[in-house]
Amino acid sequence: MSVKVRFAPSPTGFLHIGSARTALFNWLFARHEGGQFFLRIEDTDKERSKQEFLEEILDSLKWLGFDWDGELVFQSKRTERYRAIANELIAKGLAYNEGEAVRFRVPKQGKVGFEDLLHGRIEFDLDQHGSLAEDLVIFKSDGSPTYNFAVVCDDAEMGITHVIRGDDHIMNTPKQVPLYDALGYKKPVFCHIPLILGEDRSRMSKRHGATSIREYRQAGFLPDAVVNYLSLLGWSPGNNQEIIGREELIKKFDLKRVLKTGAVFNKEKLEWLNAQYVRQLTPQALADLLLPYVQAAGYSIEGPGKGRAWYERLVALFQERVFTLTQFTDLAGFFFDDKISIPETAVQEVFKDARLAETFAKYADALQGLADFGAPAVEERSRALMKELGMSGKEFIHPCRVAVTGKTVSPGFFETVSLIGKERAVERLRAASALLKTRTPA
RNA sequence: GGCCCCAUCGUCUAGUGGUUUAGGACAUCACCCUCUCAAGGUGGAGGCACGGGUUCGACUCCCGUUGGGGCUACCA
Repeated sequence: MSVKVRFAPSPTGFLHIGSARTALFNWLFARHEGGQFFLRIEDTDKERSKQEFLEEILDSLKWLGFDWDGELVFQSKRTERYRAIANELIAKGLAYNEGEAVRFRVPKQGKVGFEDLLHGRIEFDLDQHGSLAEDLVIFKSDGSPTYNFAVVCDDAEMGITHVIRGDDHIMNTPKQVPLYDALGYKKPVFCHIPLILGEDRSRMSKRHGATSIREYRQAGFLPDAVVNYLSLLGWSPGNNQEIIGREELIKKFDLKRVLKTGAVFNKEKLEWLNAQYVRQLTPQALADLLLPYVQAAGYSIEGPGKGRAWYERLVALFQERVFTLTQFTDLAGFFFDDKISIPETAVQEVFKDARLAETFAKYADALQGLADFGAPAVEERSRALMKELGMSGKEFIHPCRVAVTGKTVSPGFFETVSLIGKERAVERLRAASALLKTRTPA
């Protein structure tokens, strides 16, 4: 029998990082086994369920690349079916009405237990556990089914073979097991996976920072990196491999290797992993991914001395310097700007020598005379000038960098000058020269 | 409170009785490279929660303690 699993989100919020990990393990397991991965929308809570959340969740799942099989199953559309099943139970004397609500008779003593794929046998002593020995409400007075009832009906009727869910559901399972038996359903394999934790080791929530997939998407993370990182939370391939692509993940994923301990979410490692994926991209692909961010920042890749080829060269320069997509415009903004302003602190610290005004002017002239403005030509001419002026690389480059970029840090200086272009580089050098002259009257 | 789950460096993890002076990764520190920042290279510091067993031998098996977490709804 082929494997059938499901991911069952409630459209009451954005896709949580922990839910995404649960979805991932279900998806990886299904794909690894050549089985099916279904999506069921648990929207029985009419008050809290929102269409926008549903769309958001589906969007996030698609972005992560978790393709699902078949049609979406909406619990809100199955009320009649749940009602019919409840009536069967009533007819058999296994459930009864209590006002408008329906309760399912549960054993009041003895033990209820189940086999968990990860934890082994988990058993509950009904004498010791009050809430389990109370007849379970399966229909609420408002006419809607309860969570535990709908879940059992659906999992059974959808033919789910493996219920893979967070271990916060462990206490729900003993409520569901008697239902399977009463309904004559075959029980699925249960597998309760550990939760994703915040720094303080409590379940990851808002107060720990960004918790939704959408936030990580907006923050410039790559879906492959997020998937890779999430897969490493509570699972590992067994060797020391950390960078594992999607296909390889499917190939290597083994539910039985999932750990039982909760894992603390570590954003630094996610960032590192994201950087690895950013570097694997071709400059062209990265340039495409970055374009929306460039535009959002109000920059254009068109204009004098710019264009697509220029833009790709620029992107290549930052490919090893950005962790997330959003960092690009922060770091590379000065390449797009027509005018730059030099921070006072940089002026104070780097423009100490009054002779720099002269240096900038000479450098501007030298660059002005260049026909070829490629990085090698710029470097050759620049080094010639340094020699001429008797300046070392450091003495020359640092001040010039500030003059040309307005920053104390940048990619390699000659590449930077080359990409800023002759016109703007010369202009900025002259401006810096003028600024220095007004600052340091001889 | 009751019930349940869990326990290897700060964090993610490898480790399934001897192959371990416990390996890797992120972070951190130092050094190298170097025009800055990254990247890269080299090296360092850092862990089996504790106590009992079992065994010739325990990080690995059992029990207890401690610690952490989860659940205790006519929410999902």
